[in-house]
Amino acid sequence: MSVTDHDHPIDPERVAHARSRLPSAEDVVRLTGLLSLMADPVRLRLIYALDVADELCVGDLALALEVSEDSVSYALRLLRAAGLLSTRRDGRVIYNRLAADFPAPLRGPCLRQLAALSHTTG
Amino acid sequence: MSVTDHDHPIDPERVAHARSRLPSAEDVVRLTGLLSLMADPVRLRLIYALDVADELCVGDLALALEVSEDSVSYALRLLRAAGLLSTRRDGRVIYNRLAADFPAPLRGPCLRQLAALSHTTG
DNA sequence: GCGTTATCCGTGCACCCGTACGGAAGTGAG
DNA sequence: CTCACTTCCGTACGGGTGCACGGATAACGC
Repeated sequence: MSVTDHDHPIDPERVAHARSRLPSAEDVVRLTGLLSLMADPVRLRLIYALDVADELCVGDLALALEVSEDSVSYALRLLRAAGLLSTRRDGRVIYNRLAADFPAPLRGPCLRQLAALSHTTG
Repeated sequence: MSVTDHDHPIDPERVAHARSRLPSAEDVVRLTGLLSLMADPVRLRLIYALDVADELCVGDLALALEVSEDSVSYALRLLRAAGLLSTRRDGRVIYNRLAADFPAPLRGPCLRQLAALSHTTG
């Protein structure tokens, strides 16, 4: 191996404790998936916008976020695939809004609080 | 242009409202940075482990997470660069723990709650 | 001082992801 | 029925990111 193998743990007790309380692989996949979805400027601001405006179509979203419609369309595609959005069709316009079961800790206000934390305490 | 330019907004009022309540570019950068950091299996589980065990060294962390030491070292490097960790040296062993100002909404328990939400309500 | 252990850092490679482009489907108006 | 409009989808390209490898640093014991 390239790196020393560290055969004997330094704190076996803590290692075992930490390992036993680690989340399941399934939860990790779910969480990283969700966080990856939020860790993008377009998608993050899109969530904010929908949280404020209830529902918006692709074109108006592009105007509000000041990005291309393609970018918004792609963002909506991913969020929809994750089941985070619900769509309503009115004629040729498709309105998007946050799904009813959208995780509350990921809604705009909570994230705003997080943003405040990261430059108030840090 | 390749895509219709959508010159006239369909809901100008909502667009303006959403745009005015959008977070600043600065906050978006900060938030996406933080979320990107969390959106990785190794780093996410590393946060969990440190939240549970208070402090651990690289080798023990690798044992607990069942990944290579290089992977842990790289994860620690990024988290440390973001100011999310504090280190304590005891002889040749360097113990890592979550920084005192580590954002509470990103600590283990809150994330666990988030994981629960995403398959309880969803 | 010397060897071993634990860890860090710089580099190169492969993979994933976001973006832009072109075409196509569905809807409403005349 | 034809045209204009809104939106979606498939594809190709560029950039960023995680990971593996090697060397280097610092500390303990003899």
